[in-house]
Amino acid sequence: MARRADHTAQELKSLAIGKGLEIIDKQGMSGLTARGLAQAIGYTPGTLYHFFGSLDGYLLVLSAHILDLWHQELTAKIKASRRPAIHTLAAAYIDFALARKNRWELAFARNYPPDLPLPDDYVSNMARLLMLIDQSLTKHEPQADKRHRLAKTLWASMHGICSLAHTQRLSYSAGDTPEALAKVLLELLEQKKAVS
Amino acid sequence: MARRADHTAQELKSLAIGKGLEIIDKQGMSGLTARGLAQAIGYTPGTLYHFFGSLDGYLLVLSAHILDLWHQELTAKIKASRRPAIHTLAAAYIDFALARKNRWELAFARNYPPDLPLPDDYVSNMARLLMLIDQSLTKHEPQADKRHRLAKTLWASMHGICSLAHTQRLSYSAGDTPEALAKVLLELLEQKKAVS
DNA sequence: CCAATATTTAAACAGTGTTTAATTTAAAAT
DNA sequence: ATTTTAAATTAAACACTGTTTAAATATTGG
Repeated sequence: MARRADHTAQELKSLAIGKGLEIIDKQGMSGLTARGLAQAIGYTPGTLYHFFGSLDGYLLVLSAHILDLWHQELTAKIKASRRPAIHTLAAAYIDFALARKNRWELAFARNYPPDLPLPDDYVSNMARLLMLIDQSLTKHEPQADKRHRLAKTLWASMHGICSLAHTQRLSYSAGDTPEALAKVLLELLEQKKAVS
Repeated sequence: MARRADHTAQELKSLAIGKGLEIIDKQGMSGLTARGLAQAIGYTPGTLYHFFGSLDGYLLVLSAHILDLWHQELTAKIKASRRPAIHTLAAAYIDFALARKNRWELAFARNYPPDLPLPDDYVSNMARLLMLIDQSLTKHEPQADKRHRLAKTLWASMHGICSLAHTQRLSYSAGDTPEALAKVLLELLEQKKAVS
C-alpha cells in the first residue's frame, strides 16, 4: 500500500519517537524491541525498517530527539540559576545520567556499528551541548581553540564519572559519589583560573 | 558424565578463558557467543553454563583475567620508564583503549545486569589498577583520602575520554585526539601542584 | 561392584534483528 | 475515469541469540 492514510510519514515517525521514549523511560533499553515498538504504535516491524533502515537507525533518531529535549532544559536551567554556568552544567549532567539513566545510556553511551553514519541531527545536537560548556568557560580560558579543547576534556571527564557509576564500576566507598568526583574536577579547573 | 577426563575443571576454565581472549582479539565482542566458544574448545554450551552460570558470568571472569594481564604490563612499563608514573599511565590507558579496544570494551565498558554480583577477582583487580594511579600522585596530594579521590577522578576522566572515542562521539577535528585531551587533563593536574 | 554425585550433551524454548516477497493503497499519467 | 507506477504495509521466514531442561554418561566414594 501507499500509506494507510492513518498517518503521514512525518506523523508516523513522531509517533514512533514518542512511543519509544515512553518505553525506554519505563522499561529501559532492553524493553525496546522492533516487534514491541511496532505493535505499540499499531504497525509491524517492516514499517519501521522502511522508514528508519534499521533498529540502530531508529535509535539514533531517537537519541537526537533526546539531546534536543535536554538542550532546552539546560538552557532554561542556566538562565534560571545564579551560580556559574559550569557548576549548573556539571550538576545537571550528573542528575540526567542518574535520574534518567535510560535516556542517558541511549544518547551518550550506546555503541553503534562503525560503518553506520551518525545522522546530522545527532551530531549537531551533540555539538550544541558542547557549546554550552564552551560558553561557560570564557573566564577560564579566553583563547577560543584552547577553550574548546578544555570544554571537550571536561565533558569527557564528566561523562567518564557517570559512565563508571552507570556500569557499577565506581565504588561509592568513602563517599566517592559522582558528585564528589565532579567537585574534585571543578576544583582542578578553579585552580587553573588562579594560575593563569 | 562426570568430566570426560580430557580436562580437569580448572583446565577447562583456563581453556575457555584463553580461547575467549583469542576470539575477542580477533572478532570483537560480537564474535563471542556461547555456542561459538563452546565449539571452539570442543564442548557444548551447557558445559559453559555449568561452570560459569551464565555468559555474563563467564565474561566477568574473562574481564578479571584481562585486568590482571594488563596490571602486569603497567607495572613493568612504570618501572622501565623515567617519566613521572602518572604520564606513563595516561599514555598507557589510551594505548590500551585504542590498540586493544575489544579487551578494553569488555573489561571497562560493558554493562551487566545490576543483580549480577561482580566477582571478587574482578573487583580487586580493578582496585589494584586504581592503586597504581594513587601511588603516582603522592607528590600532588600527600593526604591519603583526598589523594584517593583525586585518583578516582583522574581515572574516570581518562575513561571518559576513551569511552567517547570508542563510541565515535569524539570528533577529532582541530586535533582533539584522546592524547590531546589527556594532555589538557594532566596540565590541570600540574597546575594544582603549583598552587598547593 | 554399586550407589551417589558431578559432568556433558542434545534438544527445545523463547526470544532477537532483519530480509523477503507478496499485497494493498494512494497518487500520477494517460 | 481508468490505467499505470510507485510507495507503504504486512505476514512469514531466516538466521541467529542466551538459556533451560531432562536425559545420558563418567567418575568417584562406599
